[in-house]
Amino acid sequence: MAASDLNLRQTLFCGQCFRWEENPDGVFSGIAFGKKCVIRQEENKSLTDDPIWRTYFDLDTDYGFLQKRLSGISPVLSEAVQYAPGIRILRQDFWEALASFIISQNNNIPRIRGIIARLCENFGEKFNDGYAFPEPQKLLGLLPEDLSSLRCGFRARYLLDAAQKVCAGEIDPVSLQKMPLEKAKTQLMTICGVGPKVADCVLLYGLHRMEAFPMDVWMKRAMKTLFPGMKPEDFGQGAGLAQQYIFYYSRQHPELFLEKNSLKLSDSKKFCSGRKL
DNA sequence: GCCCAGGGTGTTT
DNA sequence: AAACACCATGGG
Repeated sequence: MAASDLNLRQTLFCGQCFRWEENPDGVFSGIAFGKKCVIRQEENKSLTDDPIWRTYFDLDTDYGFLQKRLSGISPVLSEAVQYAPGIRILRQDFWEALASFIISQNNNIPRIRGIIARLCENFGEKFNDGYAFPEPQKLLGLLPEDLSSLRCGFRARYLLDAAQKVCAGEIDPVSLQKMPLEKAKTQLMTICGVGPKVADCVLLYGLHRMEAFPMDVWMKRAMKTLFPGMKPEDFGQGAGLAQQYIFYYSRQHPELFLEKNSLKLSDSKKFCSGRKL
């Protein structure tokens, strides 16, 4: 029962992770916690048998209950839930989530995937036909130019600062897990290159803090158009999950925002310099 | 608070 | 061909 509602495509391509692939024959493959997974949607029930994947796909959480509660908040949210009921918030490795979302800033998904792939190929352990995500220790003592092969630009020094703080224990997932959300967020933001948005992503995807609500450009647009006047807190405990349904729904329905996009070119120009929407 | 740069890629005009 | 947009942030 637990795994039957897991949809691999919705879960693995809703923007929360960057290392999974779907082959044309419907086979999903990915690596997490140094282990490779190759699986088809029809076989997803077998994931409950392996503790690693049972945890990774959050199969012990009752999403039906959460969905029901969220759906009661607003008809639009109910529709977003119905659109992708098979989404689950993955329990990813903390460091992988931290590094990945530092890389993700002001960036597009194809390029994020490329940078992370090169990070693993260059610094991760090879096994079978893939590479593990490199431990932060692998980046210790390096200079930004040592990461030039990643072509991650200005994000290189951010990655190095994150690795240094994690290795030094200044950033510790175990203690972050116990802290109140805002305190953990403040703590994460002491890393150079981690602002409010990246911190919320790390809290949600790397520490499974379901209250965290990452606000990226798409979410700002979606909130304005679909939930005028509503704030993240209005979604309650499962705000992060609500965010994921809304994010996925919005990305799959860009036409909902076309009017806004073409409204003012001068406005979208301003986006890259910081403020918009 | 305001404004700009930083890097590269996919997408739109 | 050129401009735009991108799962933001740091620094002046």
